[in-house]
Amino acid sequence: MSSELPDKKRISESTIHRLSMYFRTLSLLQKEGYETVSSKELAKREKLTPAQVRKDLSFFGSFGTRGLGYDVVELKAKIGEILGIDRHWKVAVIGIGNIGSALVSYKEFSRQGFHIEKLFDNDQRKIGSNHKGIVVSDIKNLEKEIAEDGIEMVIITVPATVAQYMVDDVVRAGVKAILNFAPINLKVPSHVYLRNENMSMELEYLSFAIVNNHTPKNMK
Amino acid sequence: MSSELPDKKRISESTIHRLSMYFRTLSLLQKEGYETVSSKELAKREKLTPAQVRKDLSFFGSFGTRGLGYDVVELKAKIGEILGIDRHWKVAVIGIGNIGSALVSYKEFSRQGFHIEKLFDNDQRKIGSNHKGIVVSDIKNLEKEIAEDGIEMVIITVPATVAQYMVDDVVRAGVKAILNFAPINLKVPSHVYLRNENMSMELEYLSFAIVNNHTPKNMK
DNA sequence: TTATTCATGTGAAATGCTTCACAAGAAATT
DNA sequence: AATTTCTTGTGAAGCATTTCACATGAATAA
Ligand SMILES: NC(=O)c1ccc[n+]([C@@H]2O[C@H](COP(=O)([O-])OP(=O)(O)OC[C@H]3O[C@@H](n4cnc5c(N)ncnc54)[C@H](O)[C@@H]3O)[C@@H](O)[C@H]2O)c1
Ligand SMILES: NC(=O)c1ccc[n+]([C@@H]2O[C@H](COP(=O)([O-])OP(=O)(O)OC[C@H]3O[C@@H](n4cnc5c(N)ncnc54)[C@H](O)[C@@H]3O)[C@@H](O)[C@H]2O)c1
Repeated sequence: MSSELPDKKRISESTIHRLSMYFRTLSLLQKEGYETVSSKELAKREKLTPAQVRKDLSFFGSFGTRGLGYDVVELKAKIGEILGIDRHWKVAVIGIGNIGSALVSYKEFSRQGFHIEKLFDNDQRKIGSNHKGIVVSDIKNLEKEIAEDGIEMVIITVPATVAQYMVDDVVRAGVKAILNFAPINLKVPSHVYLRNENMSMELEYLSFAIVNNHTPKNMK
Repeated sequence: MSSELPDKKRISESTIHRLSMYFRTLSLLQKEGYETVSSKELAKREKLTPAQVRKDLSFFGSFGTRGLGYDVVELKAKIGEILGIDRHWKVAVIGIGNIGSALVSYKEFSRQGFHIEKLFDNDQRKIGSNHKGIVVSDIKNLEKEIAEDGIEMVIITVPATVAQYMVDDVVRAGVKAILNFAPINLKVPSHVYLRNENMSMELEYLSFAIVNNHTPKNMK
């Protein structure tokens, strides 16, 4: 809050992903009883260079102590703040099928601040049913309920053929970010953030690697 | 096969991911009745520059016709060959819980050459049960059955606490690639390829973007 | 107190990736 | 047949990211 991020618009996607990795590893270090950790140790666990770790952090401030390293609890809190996971995010899942219901039952999300509070489907057998304490709403009320509840993030797990309609609806309802599992290129206005989760792509990467004996520098 | 890839070890991860995207879009173009496509049109659909599309393809050969573009069917076949999805991959899923069973019921994978042929779990209620025509095997037989069946890829959907044991087993059994859903840094020998699917990371990216008003060049 | 050790934070260099710009070649047009 | 139009394929330039290398400063030990 107090100290503004320097040039925060230019932070790379890779840096943000690495911050997520540091956060998870810091949680682990905390459990293991470490009080401090060096960029060297953190780098070793992530298979990165110590310079990379320090550079990533340096975009956001100076969090370490020379000669000692970083305070585990403090750095974890700081990264949580940077990532915005020190707050309560209201999330809805649209399409309570195979993947959708798997996500709903995943407890780890709420521990990271992502609280699934609304579920939607168009299947009469699913509407009204209870998943982990949440009753599935009729998709007809999508826009209205999302807006009323102040949902900020939406996870799309409907068939690709209807995904764009869902997006158009939730965008109108004021949603700020969408995580999409349908294998299709969705259109969103520039003020809405969109990420795609594509499992086929990862399998294809592995296939390519095997067939071509691929040995890249960073096999993330 | 005949024409060897030029310096194929140095192809970037991004290029390979984009090849997957081109492949999917070419399938769509084919359905829409297009016979040819230009780098300009392909780029527009992926929100890339035409130069990027041409450069990506140029690493693997010359597939286009000047003044005309690329033959949709031909280019799709060529990319399929490059990615290694023009063949039959034997895949096993380890851990038939929420995510694992969602993956098993996903038909799209087999259309891309990834055939899930073995399922494993340690839960007596699940062992012997039938998922989409496949009977769940006892995890005790993991190494033996993977080796016997010649499974080359494995998807890990067990709790993080036991994921490394599964990896060690399947590595011994000769598996070449692993797609891991457990939120943990797994160790594999250098001849085995590993990719991690991490949904929390994507939600965290969205959280960061909202909180910081992030506007990167490439929001993939 | 002073010396030594350790590890950060950061400009600068090195490396990697994307875009530019244009020659070359194929198709369509006159 | 010649000309125009179109789009590829690719060195080179431009930009972005990673790594190097070291001055700086804190902690620890003597
Ligand atoms: N299952 C997987 O492992 C997997 C993997 C990768 C991608 N995906 C993608 O995720 C999406 C969901 O996959 P799935 O396997 O869970 O499918 P699914 O058919 O099990 O689930 C889809 C759900 O969406 C609901 N739905 C359909 N039309 C709707 C509409 N108009 N409004 C509201 N709800 C509607 C259905 O009732 C169903 O509950 C698909 O786009 C799929 O391609 C799935
Ligand atoms: N469900 C999600 O949406 C989600 C999202 C992201 C990541 N993940 C990760 O995916 C993994 C699976 O998640 P899930 O929600 O499907 O959990 P789950 O508990 O539903 O499934 C885990 C399965 O693994 C089996 N298992 C446990 N120990 C085993 C062993 N030693 N050998 C063989 N099988 C064993 C269990 O019997 C169960 O069927 C976890 O690591 C989780 O963190 C899940």
